Amino acid sequence: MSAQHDLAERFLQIADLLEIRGENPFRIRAYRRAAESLERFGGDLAALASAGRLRELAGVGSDLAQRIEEYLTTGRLAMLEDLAQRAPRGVFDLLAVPGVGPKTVRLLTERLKIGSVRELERAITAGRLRRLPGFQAKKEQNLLKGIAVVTKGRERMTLDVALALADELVAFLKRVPGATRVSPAGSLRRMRETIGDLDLLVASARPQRVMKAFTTSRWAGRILAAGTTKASIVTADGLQVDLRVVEPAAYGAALQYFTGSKEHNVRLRELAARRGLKLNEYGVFRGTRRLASREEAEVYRAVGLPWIPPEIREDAGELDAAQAGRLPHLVEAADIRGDFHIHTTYSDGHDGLEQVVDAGRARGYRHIAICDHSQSLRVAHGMSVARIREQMARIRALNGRFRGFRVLLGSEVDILEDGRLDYPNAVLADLDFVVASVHSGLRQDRATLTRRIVRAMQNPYVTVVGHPTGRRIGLREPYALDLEAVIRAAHDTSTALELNASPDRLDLSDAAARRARDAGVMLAIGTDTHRIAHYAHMRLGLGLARRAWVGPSQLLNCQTTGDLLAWIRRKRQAAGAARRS
DNA sequence: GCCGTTTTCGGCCCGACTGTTTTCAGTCG
Repeated sequence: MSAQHDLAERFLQIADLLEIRGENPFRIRAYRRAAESLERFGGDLAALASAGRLRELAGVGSDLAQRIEEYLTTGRLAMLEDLAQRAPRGVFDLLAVPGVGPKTVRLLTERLKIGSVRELERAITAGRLRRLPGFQAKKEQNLLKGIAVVTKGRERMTLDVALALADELVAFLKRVPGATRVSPAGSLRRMRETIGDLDLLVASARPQRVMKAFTTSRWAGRILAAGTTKASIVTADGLQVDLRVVEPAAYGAALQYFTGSKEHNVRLRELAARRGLKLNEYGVFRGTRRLASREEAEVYRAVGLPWIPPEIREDAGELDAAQAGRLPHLVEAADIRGDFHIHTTYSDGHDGLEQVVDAGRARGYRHIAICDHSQSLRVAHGMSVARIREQMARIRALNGRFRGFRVLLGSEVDILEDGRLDYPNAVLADLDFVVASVHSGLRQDRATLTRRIVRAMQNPYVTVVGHPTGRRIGLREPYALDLEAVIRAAHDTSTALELNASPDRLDLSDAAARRARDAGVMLAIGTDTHRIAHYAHMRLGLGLARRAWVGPSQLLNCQTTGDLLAWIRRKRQAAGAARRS
C-alpha cells in the first residue's frame, strides 16, 4: 500500500472521529479534502515533503503539512492515536452501516454501549433501541436493512454492467409519456471505472407519472425510497438505481448537479458564490432571478466557464483549466480508427479470424491488430512460432482482399521473467504491432518486476505494453511496480502504454493514465477482445482516455494507418541506429 | 483546518427524503 493511500485512510478516520465528537464541520471537511488530495497525488510524497512543497497539495495548509511530515518520519499520527483511544470501540464498523451517521453512532455507543454491527443487530431484535429518543419500528427496520447491506458486502458494478443496465432503463424511461429528456448522470456519466449506484435524470412536466412507471417497472425488485421527484430502487441483481425527475426548464442545472462529482460541484458553487451567484440543481441565480437552467452549457456559462466534459469533473484541475481557457481537447468516438488487442481461436479467443476481421471492418475501423498469445502462455493456447507464421500468411492473404482496411500482423507476446520476450526478434521483426504483457511471475518484487518491464520496452519491436499494472478490479491488486519508472522508460524508448479496456482491468487506471499523458507518453486503447461482442469495450476505453485528459494526438488509435506504421518504424530505426553507432 | 478578484479574519454548497416530529434532526449524495 502506498504511503499516500495509507495516510489518506488515516485522515478519513480522523474526520470520522472528529465528527462523532461533534467538532467543527469545516475542520472535519478539511481532513476529508486533504485525504482526497493525497489519494489523487500520484508522485513521490516523501520527495514532495523533503522539497518543502507539501502545501502545494490542494487543501493542505501548515497544520496538515505538519501531520504528513509526522507520518512520513515516524509512521504514526499522534492525533489519530489519541482520538482512537478516547473513541468508543466499533465506531468505524457502525458508521459503515447505511442510515447510521455520526449522531446515531454516538447515541448507540454512549447510551447502549454497542460496539459492533453484530451487537447493533442484537440490540434491535431485543427491542433495546426503543429506549432511545426518536427510534421507532420503522427506523429499526431500516437499520436492519442497512446491516444486511454491509454484512453481505456492498459491491460496486463494473462499468460495462452499469452501462448495459443504464441503456435499458433510459430506453424504458424515454417511452414513458411526458418524459421529454432522459440521461444517465452520476459516476456513470463520468465513466468512472466502477459504479456504486446508477443515477438517472428525467425531464417531465408530469413527474408522478414517471415515478409510478419507474417504481412499478420490472427492474424495481425493492423500493428504498419514493418521493414526488426522487426515487431509489434495487434490482433483482442487487443494483441500486436512483431516479430524479425535474421540470424541463431545470434539466440542464439538474444534469450538472447530478453528474457531480461532489467535489467538482462544491468547487463550482464556491466559484459561483464568489461572483455573487447561487447555484443549485434548479439553476444559477442572482438573488431570486434565475439566469440559467435549461441546458448544462448555459449553467457553466452563467458562472463564467466553458462547458466541462463530464469525464473530467473530478476537481482535479479542470476548473482552473476552464477558467484559464485551457481545457484539454479530449478524444471522441469518431476519432478512433482502430483497435489493437484482439484475440481469435488461434489462441484463447472465442471467434475465428475471418469473423473477427469482418466484425472489425463492420465497425468502420481502418485497421485492427490481431494479437494472439505467444508460445509460453500454454493456458491460453499460446502459438508456437510455426503457428504464428501460419497465421501471418493467412492474414496477408486476407489483406489482399481489402481496400482502405488493413489487418496488422500482431501478437501479445509474454514478457518472460527476466524481461526477454517470448519470441525471437526474427519473428517480432515480421510483425507490424507487438503488445508485450506480463502474465507470469506476478509476485516478483518491485525492483525486479520494474526492471523486467523496462527491459521489454527497450526491445525495438515492442509497440505497446499490455495491461501495464496487471490489476483486475475487485479480483487482484496491481503487481508491485514502480509505475513512474515505467512511464519514464515508455517515454524514453518511444513505447506506448496500453489503456486496456476490458471492464475488469481498465489498466492503466485513469489516474495513472493521466500521469503518463502528462509525461508525454503515447497511449493505445486495446479492447483485449476475446469474442466479437468485446469490440464494444472501446466505449470503456474511450471513457478512460477522456478521464485521463487524453486527446487524439496522444492516442495511437486515432492515427491513420500510415502514420501509425511510421510511428512504429521510427522506434525500430532509432534502435537500429543506436546499435550501429 | 483551509483560504483569499468581499484577503489574514470570517467565511466555508445545497437540497431531498425519512421518520418522527408538529417544525425538525439526521443522513445522504
